[in-house]
Amino acid sequence: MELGKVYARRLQSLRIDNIIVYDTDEFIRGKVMDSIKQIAERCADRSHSTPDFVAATLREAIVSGAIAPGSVIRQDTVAAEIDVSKIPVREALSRLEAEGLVQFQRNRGAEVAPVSIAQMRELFAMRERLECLALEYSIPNLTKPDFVRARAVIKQAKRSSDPVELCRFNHDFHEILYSGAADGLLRDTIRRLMTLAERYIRIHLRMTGMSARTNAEHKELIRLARDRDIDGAGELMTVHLAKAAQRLARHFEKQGFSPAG
Amino acid sequence: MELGKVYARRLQSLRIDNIIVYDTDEFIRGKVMDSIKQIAERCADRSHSTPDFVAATLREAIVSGAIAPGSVIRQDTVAAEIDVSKIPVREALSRLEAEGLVQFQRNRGAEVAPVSIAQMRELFAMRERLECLALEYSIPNLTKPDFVRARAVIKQAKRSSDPVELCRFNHDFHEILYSGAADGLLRDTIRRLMTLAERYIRIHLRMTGMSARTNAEHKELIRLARDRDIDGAGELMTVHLAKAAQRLARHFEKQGFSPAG
DNA sequence: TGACATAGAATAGTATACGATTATACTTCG
DNA sequence: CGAAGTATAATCGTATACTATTCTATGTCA
Repeated sequence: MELGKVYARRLQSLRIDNIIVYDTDEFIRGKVMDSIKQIAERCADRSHSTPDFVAATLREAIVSGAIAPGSVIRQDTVAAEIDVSKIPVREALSRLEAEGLVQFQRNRGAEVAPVSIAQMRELFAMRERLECLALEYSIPNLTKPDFVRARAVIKQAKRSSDPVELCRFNHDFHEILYSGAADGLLRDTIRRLMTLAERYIRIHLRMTGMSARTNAEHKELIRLARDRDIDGAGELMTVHLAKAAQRLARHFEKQGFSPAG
Repeated sequence: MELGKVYARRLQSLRIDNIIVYDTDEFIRGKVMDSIKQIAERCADRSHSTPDFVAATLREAIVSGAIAPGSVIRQDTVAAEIDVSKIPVREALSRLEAEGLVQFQRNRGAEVAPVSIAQMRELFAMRERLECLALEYSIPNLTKPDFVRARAVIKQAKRSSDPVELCRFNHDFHEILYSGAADGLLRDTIRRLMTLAERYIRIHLRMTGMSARTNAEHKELIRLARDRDIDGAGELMTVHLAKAAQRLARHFEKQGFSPAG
């Protein structure tokens, strides 16, 4: 399949500097579009607009690694596959570009944004700063039900081993933790960064699962939040994220930026 | 003109909570589209794609206040005015939505995002955190030519009194300061935040001009950067931005969220 | 044989056209 | 006279169709 060819050509350049290459087995076997169709069906929540739906589908496809970094997304192909015209596809791609998941090359279409250890570090550094800020805004306004929900999420995470699910629980947990802050620019930005981070986290989780320490840290975060200890929670969040970034970096460095599926 | 009517109707709701209302004289007189045409001519750098061009035009129109917060952007009108079809206009609006400058209401078009003191504070708090981080990345890599350029920008700012120009100089200054950092997610996010901040800064500058203290602080920032004093620069940046936010908040609170042109 | 030019195919980007939704003005009824 | 309902106009959203650009494969010349 064509996409496989494109990717095969890019494989070398992807190895050049600091780039992580996904497990491309499925990709090269040409199952990409099949999986996109499947993802589309899962995302087919018609409460949203068509571009929302397309964007959700492609976002999941990129984050999950179904479409490999560096590969080109053919607008016609996607449009045909999920049975819409090119216009909503283009709008979806526009959004994904703003989210940092794809990059348009003029008259040459949209490429899936590359992944790199450097970017991953940058990402987590930004999260440290912004999520501490979010804690400052949020903690004073958190209520009992929030803590209850957060603990429930942790429990679910303990029971699960599916990386996709675990990522969602991780998302949910952080989301609850910041739900005391107004839903504005800050939380939006954090969400965007978490989505980008997921591209790295999922690979790692697929290998190791969610560590017990992560769950312990999450629990401790709740305790500190409940005690309204903003400084303490901020410090723990900082090390929590720093450690996560460090773990990921070690993982990918050890793998030599090679297939990590 | 229709847009004027729309805005007139929204005027009351805009006053409800924490909202700053622009001077809408020109707007109500129906000069909006004229000014958009003018802005378009200024933005007509054909090195970019059509949606880029449209986005740049609308961005400037929104940031400058030519299109007031809360008003609805009619796709057909914009398309006709700058002589393109609706599709690139919609793509441009998609991007502006991602940037936080407009909000789509399904089947009702795109509204210019509201402005509020609360958002302004959030904005500057985020900038504090992220720009300090950028300083950490950048300062070790800054070179003599960077400092020279930064000083040149300050000199230009001293001579100018046009708020648009002053904002650009401010932009340029910060951009140079972070140019030692790789041009990735962090700098992109900062740029986005600076653009949003401009909506507030321009109004303020129109009243007061660039304060001498701002220029002094900029100079001091360069000195600290040259001495590779990351902590010092970070601290100064924090107070620099905090003070700016405080000035703006006082200004808009005094104005009682009323016209500030 | 290999670099370069050229024709054709594939694809991105945009305009036009149309169906669906929402706003507006008018009419009708209580 | 005001509220509700209906008809009409305006506008959004998307599919279709066309143009311009880029990619690819074939052929030509050094």
